[in-house]
Amino acid sequence: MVRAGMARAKRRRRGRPAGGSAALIGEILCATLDQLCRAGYAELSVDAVARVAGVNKTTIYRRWPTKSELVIAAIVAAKTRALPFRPSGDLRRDLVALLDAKARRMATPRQRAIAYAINNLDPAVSEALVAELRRHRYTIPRDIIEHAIASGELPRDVDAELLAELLCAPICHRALVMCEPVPKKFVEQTVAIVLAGVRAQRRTSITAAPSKRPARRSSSASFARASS
Amino acid sequence: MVRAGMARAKRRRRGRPAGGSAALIGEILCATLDQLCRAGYAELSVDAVARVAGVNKTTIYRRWPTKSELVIAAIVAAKTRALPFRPSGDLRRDLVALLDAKARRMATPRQRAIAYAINNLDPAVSEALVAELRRHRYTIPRDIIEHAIASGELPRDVDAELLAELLCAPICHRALVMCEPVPKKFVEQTVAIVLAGVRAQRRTSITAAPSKRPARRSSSASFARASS
DNA sequence: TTGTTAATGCAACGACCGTCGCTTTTGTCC
DNA sequence: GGACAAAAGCGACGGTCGTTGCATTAACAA
Repeated sequence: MVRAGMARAKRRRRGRPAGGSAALIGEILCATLDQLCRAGYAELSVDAVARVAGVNKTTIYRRWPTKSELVIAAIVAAKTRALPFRPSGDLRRDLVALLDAKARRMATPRQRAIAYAINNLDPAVSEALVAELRRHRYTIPRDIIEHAIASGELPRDVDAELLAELLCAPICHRALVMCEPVPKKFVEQTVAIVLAGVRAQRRTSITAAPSKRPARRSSSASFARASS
Repeated sequence: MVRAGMARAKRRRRGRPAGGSAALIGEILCATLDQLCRAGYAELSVDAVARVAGVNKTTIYRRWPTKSELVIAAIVAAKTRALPFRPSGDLRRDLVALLDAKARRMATPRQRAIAYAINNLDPAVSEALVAELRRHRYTIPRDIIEHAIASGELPRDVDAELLAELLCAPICHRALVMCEPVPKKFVEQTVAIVLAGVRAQRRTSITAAPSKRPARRSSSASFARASS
């Protein structure tokens, strides 16, 4: 394997480190993410992480007993700080902007490596973390949607969680599962179709799937339209 | 690690196998898929595959030089035979049935292991294969959609590829990325909203994103509806 | 039948991985 | 300042991985 001079090999002095271990931990976790991007989870070796971080591998193994836990710690440390997003109030424009930003971030090698690695972690160890990471995925679009519902731009009986999922799924799917680029036009089309669908769907849902909710007729579109 | 008596250890005679190598190859690839389901790609060991298949590991390494190639061969061998699906002609019912079948198959440990493993294969080796596997994902729903377009049930200017992706993505996303169950109700809601959206979208798209296509007005819905 | 080739099993080897005992250095409490 | 604990580096050991040379058996061709 070609090691392109990435072994910084800044030898550290032996013994307890001056000034605490915080900086050292940071370098280890950073090196872990680096290696994750380069090699993927399967090929990631703790030895290589130690070399890059300029640390003895024993130090790593003492703190994180398994590769899985090390990677989890690195992911948590780099935990996807929320996108700095200020909604403008225009539903469609906000959704497009947010999803486009998500798509561009998901194309980052680091984010992609994180997403792939999650699938390979030891499930028993990572289950809670992974569930939490995933749960936070919909919070921002759901907020936008709920705001639109409150302001009357969307009907009252819209399922915000479902709508957020239908909006995010195509972007995540294209970027993570298909590993293909996500052009802005695709984001715009997705938002357009799904929004149009959720606005029109109540008019047709009566004939399709009997909803558990008492199909409450709201003001804006109370006429029925039988399709097909 | 607990090896629950899965080492069949049916010792094979040394030397060239009687009756050709086909059966032997089949057992190796089958054992590879088994191990992939049990341990995942990262933890899969060729030694274990050899043990389960009752074969010396040298035999495996000679035929597939790397773990990545072995797993690729196993995936290709088990290549997702197409779902036995007979369209009834009813667009919504066909889409729900097809996507529900896909969802149920994706929940299979074997299919899930395959999907996860694909993300970890050596990209240089697997790129072509993966692209091909992915490309076939949309063929069936696209056929259904194009049939509906031809029969007039969907407007002429619907983008079948995009629609197929918007339909499949939420199901794949829920099953593969979120690792959560895909109830039939979710499939029904997805189909209902996306279909309603693609039917209504032309009426709103004029005000939203200037399409490159010369927004051809078809017969069924030529009225415009401005939405906020 | 006999020699050649193909395909396997077997055993051993080097390299790497994760662990452990030990040493060395730093921080802290008295 | 000195004793003690904390935290790191160092080296060695057993286990696994991928590779290689050799023995063994089956298929095939003359």
